[in-house]
Amino acid sequence: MNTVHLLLAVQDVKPYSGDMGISERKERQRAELREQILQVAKDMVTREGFGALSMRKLADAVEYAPATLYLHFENRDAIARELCVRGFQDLLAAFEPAASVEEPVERLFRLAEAYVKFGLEQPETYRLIFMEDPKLSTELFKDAPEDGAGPRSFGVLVKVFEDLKAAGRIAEDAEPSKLAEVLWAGVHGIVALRLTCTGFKGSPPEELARLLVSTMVNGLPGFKPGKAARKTR
Amino acid sequence: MNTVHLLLAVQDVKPYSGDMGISERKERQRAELREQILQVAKDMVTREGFGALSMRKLADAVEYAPATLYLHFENRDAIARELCVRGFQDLLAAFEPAASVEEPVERLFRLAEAYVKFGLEQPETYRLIFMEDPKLSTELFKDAPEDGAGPRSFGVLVKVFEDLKAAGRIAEDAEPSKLAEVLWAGVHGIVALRLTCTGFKGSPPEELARLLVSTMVNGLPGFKPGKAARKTR
DNA sequence: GTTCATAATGAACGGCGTTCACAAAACGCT
DNA sequence: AGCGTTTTGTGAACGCCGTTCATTATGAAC
Repeated sequence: MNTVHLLLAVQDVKPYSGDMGISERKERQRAELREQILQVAKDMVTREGFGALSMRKLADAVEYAPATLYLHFENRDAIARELCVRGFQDLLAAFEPAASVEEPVERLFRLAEAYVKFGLEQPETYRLIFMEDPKLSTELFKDAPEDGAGPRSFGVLVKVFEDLKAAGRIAEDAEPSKLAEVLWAGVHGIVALRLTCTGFKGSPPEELARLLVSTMVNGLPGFKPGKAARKTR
Repeated sequence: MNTVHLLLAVQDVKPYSGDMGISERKERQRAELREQILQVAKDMVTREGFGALSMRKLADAVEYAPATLYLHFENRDAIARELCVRGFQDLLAAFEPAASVEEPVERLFRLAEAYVKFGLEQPETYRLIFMEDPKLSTELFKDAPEDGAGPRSFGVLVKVFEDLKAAGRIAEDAEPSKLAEVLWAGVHGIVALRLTCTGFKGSPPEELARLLVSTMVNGLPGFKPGKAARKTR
């Protein structure tokens, strides 16, 4: 009975053991082509931007007919989504080393610096992830409980403020996740404005990132509240 | 002699005074059509986003042939640029009232609130201005000395910090324009992330805007510098 | 009524994403 | 070795798109 089960199970996949290697090879070749398509696509995006990525040019570059691409991806957006995920992993990779810095405030400076640096060095990748169609980035965050790249990188920021709180260095009622959101918005804004408003000649983004962190941590330099000052939050 | 001058001036435009009204009418009609095109285009962008704005659909909506649009605009980008300028004026209009608030810190809160509110209420307009092709927004800032909508609205932010400085409420060596840049980046980041990363469920943007301003002004709530604290620069 | 500039257009070009019927190749099996 | 089936690949088409240009209508000027 056990053997019968086994036999059936094997037949479900492949009848004879000797043929196992061949289907593995096909699967591997399939994966390799898929990989090649993605790499060429990534190159195109990096070089000319997402808007210049066309299925026809992409097919041409990998030397297949356009229709063949649809055997590996549902449509252009599916390719874009995959590039989005990988781009985000790159960002995370550039970002996370700074997460190991002990001192929380210093860590903040390093994280902000790394983030901005990535955005400026990989502008088209950054645009793809954060400035194109919302549909492309949704799966970075959606329904990903904890292991998704999105929540994970956000968690790095949150942890900074949690550490500060645990060390009793910020108020008990401070909300780490909200502070992290604000910081993220800040660095994103620095990068995004630089990438889009090229006409506006502002200060170097790295400098702005430092100023962002230092003001967020210490407040305006030498600030004295006036008489009619609003409550601090 | 005065009469001769006048006569020549009139001849420069049209030979006889009776014909004056007709060329004026033609010019007016031309301007009206141009205006109609822009308004329909703005509607389309507001409703379906810039990506859904096509010359053919636009021509259809104004009941002209597509080619006719090119008698009034160089190309699609020219229309987009004009919409960009007008969108920015709308932003400025929603933004500037808060500029008249006396107390600088309160003014900051109001400005940030108005900015974020505009971005959320006019998402497609905001995207067009700040999140599409850089080419569309360049002329908002480029070579505009002082009167351009871009520099003017930025100036509103700068003035807040200048006022604080003039009142002796922030350090002498504080740099208003850089602080303004950081604040702008912050509010832009809040709006932009909300518009793009729809998958990420964050806190209400208005709340983030308040938190951004309050941390930038007062620093982290209850912050105590550690032993290895970085210079405040 | 003829002349002439201007306004408007239809048709075309090249490019795009995507689909689908069909061909070619690879493979499983006897 | 050869047959049937499944996988892999493709050419051609559809319906969009922005843009151009030769051609036609319009209507003022004389």
